[in-house]
Amino acid sequence: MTQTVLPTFINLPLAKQEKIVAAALAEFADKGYQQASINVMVASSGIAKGSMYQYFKDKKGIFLYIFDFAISLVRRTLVQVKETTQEADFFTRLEKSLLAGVEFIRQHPRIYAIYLKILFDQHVPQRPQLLKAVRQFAAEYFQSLVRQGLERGEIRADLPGPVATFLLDALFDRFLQATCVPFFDVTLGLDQAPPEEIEHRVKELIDLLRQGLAS
Amino acid sequence: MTQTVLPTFINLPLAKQEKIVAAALAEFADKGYQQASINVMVASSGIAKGSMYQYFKDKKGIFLYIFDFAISLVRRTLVQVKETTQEADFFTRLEKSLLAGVEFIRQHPRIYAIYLKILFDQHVPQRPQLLKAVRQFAAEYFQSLVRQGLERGEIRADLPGPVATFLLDALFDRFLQATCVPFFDVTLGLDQAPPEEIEHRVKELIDLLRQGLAS
DNA sequence: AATTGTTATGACCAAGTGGTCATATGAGGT
DNA sequence: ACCTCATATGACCACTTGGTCATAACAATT
Repeated sequence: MTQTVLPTFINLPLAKQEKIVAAALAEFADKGYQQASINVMVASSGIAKGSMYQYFKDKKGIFLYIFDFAISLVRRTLVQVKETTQEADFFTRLEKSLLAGVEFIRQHPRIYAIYLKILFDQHVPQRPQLLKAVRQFAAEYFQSLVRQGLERGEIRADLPGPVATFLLDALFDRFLQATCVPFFDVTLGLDQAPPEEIEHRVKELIDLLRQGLAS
Repeated sequence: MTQTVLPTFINLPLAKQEKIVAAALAEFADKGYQQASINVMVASSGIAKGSMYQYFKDKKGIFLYIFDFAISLVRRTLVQVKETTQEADFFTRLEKSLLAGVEFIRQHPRIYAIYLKILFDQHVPQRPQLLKAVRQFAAEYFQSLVRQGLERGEIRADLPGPVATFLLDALFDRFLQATCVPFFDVTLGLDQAPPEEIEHRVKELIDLLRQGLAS
């Protein structure tokens, strides 16, 4: 990813860096790229507007830095989940992965909010690359799960791999959206559902995937 | 839905109405609510800015009118699909419904684009109501399909209804997004896929739903 | 032709935008 | 104490925004 942070920012005391990152993250998460206001960012991080432009080349530079920050956090988390569930069977891995996703969003709601804002906004800078980076990462994760599931004979051998990956990706993403976007899910009411209900729904969903719909 | 169209607009010759609606639809679809520019709308529909405010109370009024226009079109289409597939079996109905969705978006891409923009933008006026209107409508559609499938014994009797509905809703919505949002789907490459490939993928997906993943 | 009521118009407004720049501040080295 | 150089600052710029309003154009009725 093209870096547009200036060295001045890197030389800043860490506490100040964090304050600025937090302010920018919150603003982008709330408003999306175009609508996010640099005035708001500088006000809420307590620095002068001019200073912001000593740290970053322009608005795009701030955004890309925040995105890098966010995606590296996602990557680390996902790698960790993958490792700690290595030995479990396919469907247990799915379950644990989904719950880990729910937990990640609970801890970093603004990062997920930024992702959701990028999804359908054509005017985000470098959107194709950013989107591809995220989507590809998720797709590869599911691909590797499916591959292992096939090798171990835990899922049907005649399964069309890409379609299965697509299904998992779709379902997981939607489930996560449902847990954190109000008014989005009218069927299960997952937003504001207590953790034990979410766990129960996860189990039901995975079970449905396992067995299929047919009688 | 609260109407904020002024009578002046209704009295306009139909051709002029359509021109204005088309311009507003295009602008909202491209930019979303906040970022959409009334200046652009009036320029591309060839009327004076002041005139726009003789037709609608304010920006919110324009948007809600466009939304009403859009959702009534969706409703009519969905009702029609439901009726024409009434006699088919559950999985055929799913297949036909999904393909109808793909076709609708092909014919009305801007309407779907507006829906996608509303999804994750907290600052759209009356978002809760608008979102609920759409989501509820979709959920009821799938609920009725599932109910009929159960009655006819085409799907497992022990199926947890809400979860099945959720799964269908998730999968269909994501499939539609994948067909029309570039860079979104890296697994199947559904954007720009020829119709026959899309049909094939639809069949595969429905099959997967039917049989499940387990070996 | 005169009058009345409705519609069309675009210059104008305050507010907010991303971005700039001359100047002020401060720390380190001599 | 003095100089140097990286950093901090906020007034300022051009531009766009949603929205207004006095005026003009027009249509219908008298």
